[in-house]
Amino acid sequence: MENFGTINRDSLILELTQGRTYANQLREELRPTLASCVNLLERVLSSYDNAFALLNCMTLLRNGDPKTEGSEPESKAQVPSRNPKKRKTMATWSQQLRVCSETAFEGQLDDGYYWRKYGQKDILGSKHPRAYYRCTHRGTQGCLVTKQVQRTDKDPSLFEVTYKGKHTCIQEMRKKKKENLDTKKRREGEEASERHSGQRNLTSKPGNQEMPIKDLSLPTFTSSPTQIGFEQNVEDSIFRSLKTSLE
DNA sequence: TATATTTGACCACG
DNA sequence: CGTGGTCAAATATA
Repeated sequence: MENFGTINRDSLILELTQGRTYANQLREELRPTLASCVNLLERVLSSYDNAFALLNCMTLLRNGDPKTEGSEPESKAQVPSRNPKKRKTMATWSQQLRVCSETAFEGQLDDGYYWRKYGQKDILGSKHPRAYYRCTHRGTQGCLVTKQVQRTDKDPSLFEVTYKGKHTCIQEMRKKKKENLDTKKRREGEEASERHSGQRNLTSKPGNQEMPIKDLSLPTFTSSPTQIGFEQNVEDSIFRSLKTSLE
């Protein structure tokens, strides 16, 4: 946390806010004429959104404040009857991450940690399923963090990410896999008809094709190649300093 | 072979 | 009893 103590958070927010505002204005200017620029701007705006989300996350982590908007505080000290490892009083908080609709590469949802998906549920009243992830190092290091990811109803490019607990593990540095655009593009092209674009590892089981579009399944976050370098680097660096400063 | 995801079953809680 | 969260076998991927 000392790392960030040297940074004036308010100034950072101010700069980010300004940048985002300008980008918004520019987008509206360009929208009628230059679609490609708008697309690029969408990415820029995503970066701002994510930066704010990360900042938020950082603050919560530093303060150890499990404040959540909307969801209930986990203060009901209930004793787990079956599994002592869950339902502990764990800090939970959520953040929203925007992913550009057309370029919804999973890299943009990557938060720098290794996650393992262990479930997915359709949620009553929600159009999109909720995906459940736990830290990859649960078994080896006993790291109990989990997170849930769900696509927002109104804005399909917006994901709600809810974290439970804090990482107690040591995560090795992410290595940027160099999955080239061509591979990805090609795969998207092949699967574009049935499945949405931008997902890795959409396994096409033989008996799985039946459902045309139940929903876009959620991204897998586990080792995510970085598609958009300049954006991801920001997130990564923030999270790295986050990690080093918190642990 | 090892590791990750998918998916229906299972279970606790309200 | 319905719903959300987790488990675990089957399956996919590297």
